[in-house]
Amino acid sequence: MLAKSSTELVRQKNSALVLSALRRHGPLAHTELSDFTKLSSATVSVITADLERAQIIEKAEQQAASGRGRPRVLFSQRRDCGYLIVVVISSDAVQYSLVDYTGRLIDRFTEDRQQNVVDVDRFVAGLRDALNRIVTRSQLSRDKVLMISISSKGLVDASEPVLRWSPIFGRAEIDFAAVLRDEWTAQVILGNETLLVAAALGRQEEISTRGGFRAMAALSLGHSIGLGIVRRDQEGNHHISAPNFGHMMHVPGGGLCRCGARGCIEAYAGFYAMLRTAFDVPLDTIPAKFVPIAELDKIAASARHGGRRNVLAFRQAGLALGNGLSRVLSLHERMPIVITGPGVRYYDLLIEGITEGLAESHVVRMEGMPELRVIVDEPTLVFEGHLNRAFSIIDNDIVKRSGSVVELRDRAG
Amino acid sequence: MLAKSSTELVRQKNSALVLSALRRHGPLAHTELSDFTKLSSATVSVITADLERAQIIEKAEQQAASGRGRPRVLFSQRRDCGYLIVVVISSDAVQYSLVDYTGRLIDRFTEDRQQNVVDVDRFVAGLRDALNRIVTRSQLSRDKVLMISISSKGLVDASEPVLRWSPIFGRAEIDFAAVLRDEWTAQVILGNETLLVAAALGRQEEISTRGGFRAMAALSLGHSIGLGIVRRDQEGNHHISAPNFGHMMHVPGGGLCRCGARGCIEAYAGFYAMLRTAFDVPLDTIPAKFVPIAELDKIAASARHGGRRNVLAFRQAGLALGNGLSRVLSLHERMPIVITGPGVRYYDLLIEGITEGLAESHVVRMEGMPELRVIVDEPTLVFEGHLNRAFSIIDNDIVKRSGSVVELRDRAG
DNA sequence: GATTTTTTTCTCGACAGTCGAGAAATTTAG
DNA sequence: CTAAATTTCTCGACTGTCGAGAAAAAAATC
Repeated sequence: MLAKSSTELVRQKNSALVLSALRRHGPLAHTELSDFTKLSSATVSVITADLERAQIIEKAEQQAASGRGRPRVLFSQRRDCGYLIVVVISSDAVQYSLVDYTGRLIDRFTEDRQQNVVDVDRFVAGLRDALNRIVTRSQLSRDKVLMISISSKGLVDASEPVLRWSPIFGRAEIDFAAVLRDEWTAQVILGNETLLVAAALGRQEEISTRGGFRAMAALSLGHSIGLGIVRRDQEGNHHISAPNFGHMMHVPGGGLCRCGARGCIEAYAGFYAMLRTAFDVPLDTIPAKFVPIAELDKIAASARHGGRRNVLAFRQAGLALGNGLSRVLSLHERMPIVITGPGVRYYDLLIEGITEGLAESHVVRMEGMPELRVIVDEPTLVFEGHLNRAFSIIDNDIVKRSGSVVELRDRAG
Repeated sequence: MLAKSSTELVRQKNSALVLSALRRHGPLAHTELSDFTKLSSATVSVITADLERAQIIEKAEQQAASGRGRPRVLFSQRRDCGYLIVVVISSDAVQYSLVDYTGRLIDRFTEDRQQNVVDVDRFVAGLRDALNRIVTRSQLSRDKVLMISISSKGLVDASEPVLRWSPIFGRAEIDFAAVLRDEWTAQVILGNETLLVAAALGRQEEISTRGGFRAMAALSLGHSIGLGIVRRDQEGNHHISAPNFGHMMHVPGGGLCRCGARGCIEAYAGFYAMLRTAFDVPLDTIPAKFVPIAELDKIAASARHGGRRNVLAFRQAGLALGNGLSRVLSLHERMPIVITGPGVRYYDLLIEGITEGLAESHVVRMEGMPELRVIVDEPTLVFEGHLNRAFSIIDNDIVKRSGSVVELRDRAG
């Protein structure tokens, strides 16, 4: 059931509006805030005063007076309002980044992961260690870290920060909240990597089309296959989701997949699967844990010179992706598809199969081919997605708290 | 971007809360309204006074005083506040229902459709005619009809009341808003039939589990195959969608479907498809427009006595459904599936294939079999779904308008 | 250098909304 | 007839937004 509304909620929403304007556009003057948020000048005054008192924003230095009239005073987010740690887990390394409240990168390092180590306990110990390192190195107190945002490939619980299945750890679950609870007060969130790509793309598209988009999919090609979907509702909110696309059934009873099931899309379009097809290994061979990309580059080179078996490997991968995408479009609607990840270097070889796999379906016959775009730089999108998601949660929490803070002050005073 | 919030919006939301409590529970006293909505007694007084002035609710007769103390006075919706016309288009008939603001059925009749007539113009003429008839018969003025809610099988536009593709009219589109604009001021909405089933199930589940459900799917079996999904977000809002499941690709390049594509789920699990398999007709035969259900009953009877070819027909249909459902679950999450529609009479023959088709997939291996339920009475669910959807829109519009009405009154007075 | 113009920020009073507390209304129990 | 119980109504306090205009402060003008 819907919850009741009150004037407090109004204030919360409008405060969030002010914070999001600052996050989007950087330091803004009173007048600009009023313009962007459509709030009256008086309301902006009250809200900014509140946020300033709560040490969330501050008045910036006088900027060089540009025109005549009373010079503007800019409000900006306080860098030290709180910090975010971003943890990107990939198959060969884990990257740790420390970011201040304005989204500026303060510190970053990467730890290599042993390819063969899938020991969860050792991984967790390394994680704890690295998190400790990054705060001490920057001489930050632990409780200044508001959030730890983690991403991995694989299957993530919808509501809790629990990794259910991943290509790295298999079915060994990791509950990051439980693991970090004793050392950290920070909120811990976990997202599928491609979900974050979709989040970043959604924001980019929102800005470039000025709210004129409805939905968008991000397809990440690599050792495993990821899909993220971002949709925009009538009110302009973005809903992101990361379907378990890589392990959606492609062919019933088909090739053996790393996950143990048969016929998954990944078992045709993942790097190991393309290698398997190229070498004509039986489809029920247990797949390699990790495939050096140089191997695939060789196959691609051969395919580009007409090697039939190798052409077939990419074609079959493309077909699996195309068929899968057509099913996604059937279940949602026609939407642009952005293809990214290390696998895009083989886009020229995959595209034929993808197109063919899409073309056969009812949706595409009815509504036409979806727009396909290629974006090479996936890591940047992932990081952007982390910031988008984390700070939108953080800002929302802040406005919820800042109300009660004021209340406490009033009682004290 | 998000819109700003104001005290007016607070009033709107809380008024909607009061209206929805009345719709859900019937006539309620001041105290009960306050309990259900969690609004303070004072606020309930103001809101009910407003709604009463706007002629949307009224104080009911004194009920027989049950306990001691000042007797309760019940508020109830005014029946004559406005009316809804429900139009259910099915393959063999069109049903028209007139419903008052409280959801009570006032008038209903059914017009048979000629199986072979697929002339859109003639259909539209019949629609206009029937709509006129139902209001004149009840001696209502046209502008008292607030909404015309139409449902059909097939593909419906996400934002406008336009039928994009249907098993009846094929690719001949019908824009119901355009067709009815000149004669009716009422808002026109269109929904896929199974979408409405999902809407009804969502509300039922909300009540029975008291908000403890996350998602649910409705699968309708018949001449064509429909799927509706209802999901509940954190705030408790229901999001319903009707994926184009029947025409999702089952087998690339497979059996010819009514839609012209190949390998759709419907081309294996629709009534005509099962008939085709049973009679061992080639899969590229152009499918029959309509299959008498008696024909299928015969096949089912034979299958129940062990007729191999006929058992296969149902098994293949089940497999197509099971595989398709597994893909749906991959793209969303594990959720209970309610099976309904005329095809449930063959559930005993289909279930084996459905189960097998589901079992193979990654999701089901990971999270287990989804719960399957059978509900026989589909038409009732469809009608309930119409009422749910229509009145939730109507109530929301009313609270938006009632604010400005009050304003006008104030200026006049 | 004093005055005017321009632009921005701040402040005040009006108005809308919610809430808690208690008054008023009205029936039953004794 | 009075007291108790129960429900509805009303009042004052509080919070929130808004428009208008005052106050501030720099540039332009005389």
